[in-house]
Amino acid sequence: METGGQIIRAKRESLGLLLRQVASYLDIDQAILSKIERNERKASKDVIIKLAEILELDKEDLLVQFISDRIAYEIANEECASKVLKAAEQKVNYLRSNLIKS
Amino acid sequence: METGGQIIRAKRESLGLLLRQVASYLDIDQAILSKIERNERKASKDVIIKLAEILELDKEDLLVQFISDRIAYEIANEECASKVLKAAEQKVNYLRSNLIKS
DNA sequence: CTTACATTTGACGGATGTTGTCAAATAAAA
DNA sequence: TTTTATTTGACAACATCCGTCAAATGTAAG
Repeated sequence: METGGQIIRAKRESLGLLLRQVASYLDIDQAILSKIERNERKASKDVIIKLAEILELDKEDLLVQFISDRIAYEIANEECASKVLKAAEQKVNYLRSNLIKS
Repeated sequence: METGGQIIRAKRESLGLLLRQVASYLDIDQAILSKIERNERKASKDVIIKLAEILELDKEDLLVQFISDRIAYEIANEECASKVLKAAEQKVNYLRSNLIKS
């Protein structure tokens, strides 16, 4: 089970890119990228998209990785985490069916 | 599809309790409770537990309602919301299986 | 052992968000 | 109208997040 950070670090190293190079492309400080790779900082949506571009990864897959990391971390300590996710899915479907109407 | 706020408002009114009375029991300002009921403010875990007590609701169910509200709202605008929740469930299971070891 | 380079760490100030408190405004009921 | 319940918005205190930077650490080559 890999985190978004682990995925981009592995891919960056396999491409032989330095933190400095990728951070420059993303227009962020290399310290921030270092922390994103080690899950110490959150990556913005823009940064995730650009990361997918430069690292030749699927954008949606990478977004799913980072967002699910965040959610899993938020509720991991809840006894009822599984129930929460099931309820959240129903609510998302409900919200989305209403968005279509508006 | 009801939100946590809608649930507690309906139950409070069916019990004939005033915002002032419930807020006093919760030891919070009635303005805050008013906003919690209309989903304008987040309820802390402590407040949710006490709400379940005074309103005679199941604590875990109410927690699930409020937490899933928050998560659904967070990702409702994401195209990949459903994928995110599935990935999050796998990660939660993984995290919890590791918590047992430690 | 140095030197050079890559990464990590921690501190800092600024922006942003959350919190509780309060009083005025509004709604609702008597 | 008068009273009571609820809602709203402003406010400061407080925490949290962000990017920047320099120093510290790790690492690999000479």
